[in-house]
Amino acid sequence: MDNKKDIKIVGGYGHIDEKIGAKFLKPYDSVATEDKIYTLWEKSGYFNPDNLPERNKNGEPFSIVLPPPNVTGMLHMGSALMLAIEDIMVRYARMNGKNTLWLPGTDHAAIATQSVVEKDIQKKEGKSRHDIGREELLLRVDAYAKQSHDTIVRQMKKMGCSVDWSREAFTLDEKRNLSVKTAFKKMYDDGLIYRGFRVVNWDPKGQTTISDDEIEYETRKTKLYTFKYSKDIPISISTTRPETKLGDTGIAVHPDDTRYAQFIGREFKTIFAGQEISLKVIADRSVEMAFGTGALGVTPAHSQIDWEMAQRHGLPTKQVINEYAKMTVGIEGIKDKKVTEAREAVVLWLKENDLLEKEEDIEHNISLAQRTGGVVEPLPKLQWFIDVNKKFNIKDSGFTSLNKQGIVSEKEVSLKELMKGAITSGSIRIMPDRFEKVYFNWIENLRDWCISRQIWYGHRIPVWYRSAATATEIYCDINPPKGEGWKQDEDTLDTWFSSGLWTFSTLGWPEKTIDLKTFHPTTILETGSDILFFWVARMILMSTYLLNEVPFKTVYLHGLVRDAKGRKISKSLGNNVDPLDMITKYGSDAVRMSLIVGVGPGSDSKIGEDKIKAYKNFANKLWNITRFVLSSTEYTLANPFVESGSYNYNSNDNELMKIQNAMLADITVDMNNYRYYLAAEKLYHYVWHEFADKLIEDSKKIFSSDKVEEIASRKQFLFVSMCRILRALHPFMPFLTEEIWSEMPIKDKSLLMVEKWPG
RNA sequence: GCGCGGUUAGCUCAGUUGGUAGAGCAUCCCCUUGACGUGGGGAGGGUCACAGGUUCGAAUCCUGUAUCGCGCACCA
Repeated sequence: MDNKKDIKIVGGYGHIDEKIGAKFLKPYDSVATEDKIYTLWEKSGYFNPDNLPERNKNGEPFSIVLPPPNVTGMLHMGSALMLAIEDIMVRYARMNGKNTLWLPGTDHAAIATQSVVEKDIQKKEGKSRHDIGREELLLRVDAYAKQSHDTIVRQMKKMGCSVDWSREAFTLDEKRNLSVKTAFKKMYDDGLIYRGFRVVNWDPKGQTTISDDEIEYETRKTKLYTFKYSKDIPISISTTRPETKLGDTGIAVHPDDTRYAQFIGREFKTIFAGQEISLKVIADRSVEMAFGTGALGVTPAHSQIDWEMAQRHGLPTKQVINEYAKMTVGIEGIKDKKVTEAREAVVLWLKENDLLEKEEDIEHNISLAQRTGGVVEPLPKLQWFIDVNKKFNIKDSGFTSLNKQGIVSEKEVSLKELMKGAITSGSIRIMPDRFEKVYFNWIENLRDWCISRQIWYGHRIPVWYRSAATATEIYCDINPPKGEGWKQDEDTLDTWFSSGLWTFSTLGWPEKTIDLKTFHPTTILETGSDILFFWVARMILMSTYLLNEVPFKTVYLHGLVRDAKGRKISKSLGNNVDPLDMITKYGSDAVRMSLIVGVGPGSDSKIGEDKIKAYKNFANKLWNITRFVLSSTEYTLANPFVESGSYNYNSNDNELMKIQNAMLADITVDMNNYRYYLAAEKLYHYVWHEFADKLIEDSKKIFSSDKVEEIASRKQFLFVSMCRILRALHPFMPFLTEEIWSEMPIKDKSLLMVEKWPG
């Protein structure tokens, strides 16, 4: 179809195809190029620091762990952004001669993965997990995880990720299981992990407990009911959940509230909606006098705060709701009904008995389980916790990162203090720094971390029980206890427990490996700002506690990738863009550039096809620039160019080289300060609007003149510039630049990925 | 309630230590130029959310307001 174009070129440059290869006669073909180049990289072995050139091996270590994608499916544009940023960091470090490791892996994502598989089985076979049993379910989940894993790996290769596949890890593989058990045992022995009976967040849909951080809040309109328990009880209370009142064991008022002072200490008995209740009036400072009637019904079994209040005042606990969010007591119409139904039934009962005094509309936050969307039901349960406030002796703390916090050997600290100190001491820098405040705020409000889950997919808790005549024996260790009658805890660990160990479990801990010594603390952690608490904070906790050193020196947080209209990517909106489709259509380099340019750390971004298309055009532009440069200079594969020689530019070209040097110095500063969004934009601008539009256009005039020296100077200039542009663009557009580099007639060149950065 | 962030050209956003406002896309006009029409040249378009203040000078620093978004807490 493009006959005319070909004839024109061949007419003007009969020598072009023999000189620079026929492929430059056609537009850049990303599909034909990218897989070929990735294979070339893999074969080179350079992804693995052990195989890097000497200059790297002797260089300063640079390490990043990949935030392990969940094996629940496939990557989306957000993951693509993460991969693009990290690959830029890693390639830049490698080109700067660092001993560079980017360690990949995947996350078993316990609840998320199991619930996907469970749903599938329910849909296709109509069976629950209990119908098929623990062993069979785990086999099914493993098969699913394996398949997801392969998809993820394929996608990462398409993105051009220069990760060391030989070190790939999985949060649930055998090595990581040993790390998990080792960590658990140490914390158990130090008394930081304990088993406790208390109100926890129960997800009736997922049939498991979840941590405070796994709750999402949704504001909904609801009714606030004000009523009396009975005609004989003189205090009215307000609640949004009348059904829980069947489990009340107290009425709390503020100690300074004169309205109720006379009742403090008294006990009332009545039958409430069929349930006998006994209410002791207590005075507690956590009660707000101004809210409602200033008195509240205390439900120790079904409210976190009430539980704590009950502890303070010795009130008994009475559970009236079960694991399926159904009532276990009450009159007909309440007992065995779901809480929502029971609520209406209780209100009806109140009306019938003329006890309801007021009904008002209020806005109210309801708690939803992040993974399943189930309404969280606080329930009293025996669970495992990590104590974040308990002081313990930190041993063997020879590390400067902890010393800087003023934490030294044999000093008493709590996990909270360790987490806080890692930042306040400057041992870890969070970017953008406004997230430091968010982090501190989270620590301030942090409660003990519930780590046991009633699901099957995950690390089994390394604790065994044996019932003896008088009491139950408990045994915690890496390996099961010897002897008869021991039974392992049925529960598994919160997935974030194993993720928290990621920076060092991947490097071989608890073994003292060379990798661990070389690459830990890791240089930088790059991840989404949405998992600052889940993951970043937990890694800091685990690393400072178990290794006495920070897990990383810098945290770089990226924001959310939204669609072209600025909406969140969600299944229900159907606005998910598959990075693979975009890569097929526009090329991996174009996708990477479009995700990077203009997106600073921590800020959300929008991605639309137009933007990706613009960078596909840029890729093609560079392709054609190459054609012009190669066909206009005399360098050939038979007569290669020595890039590093010194040249005699004329004064004009010398001036241009100075401008180029300034540009490169400028973006080098940007790169060193993680301003990839600026560096990429500046390079784009220089290549297109300076190098192509001005310098190449200008060259045409020079080449058609008879000024021999000027022509020679400009040819050198163009060629040297071309090489430097490829080097500088490589971290951003690795496939295209590597492909062009392979055609450059340069003496003694390596793969571009291990060439020097031009700054 | 506490805290954080955004508000700059029609759209998406830059603007790193305060010095007469920038880019890409879109719009309009011109151009078959020795690589590229996935191209080239040019033009229009902004009282930098608003109100004060500091300063010789503020998009940039300070105070307040509005508005959108986010986090945390409350959630009887």
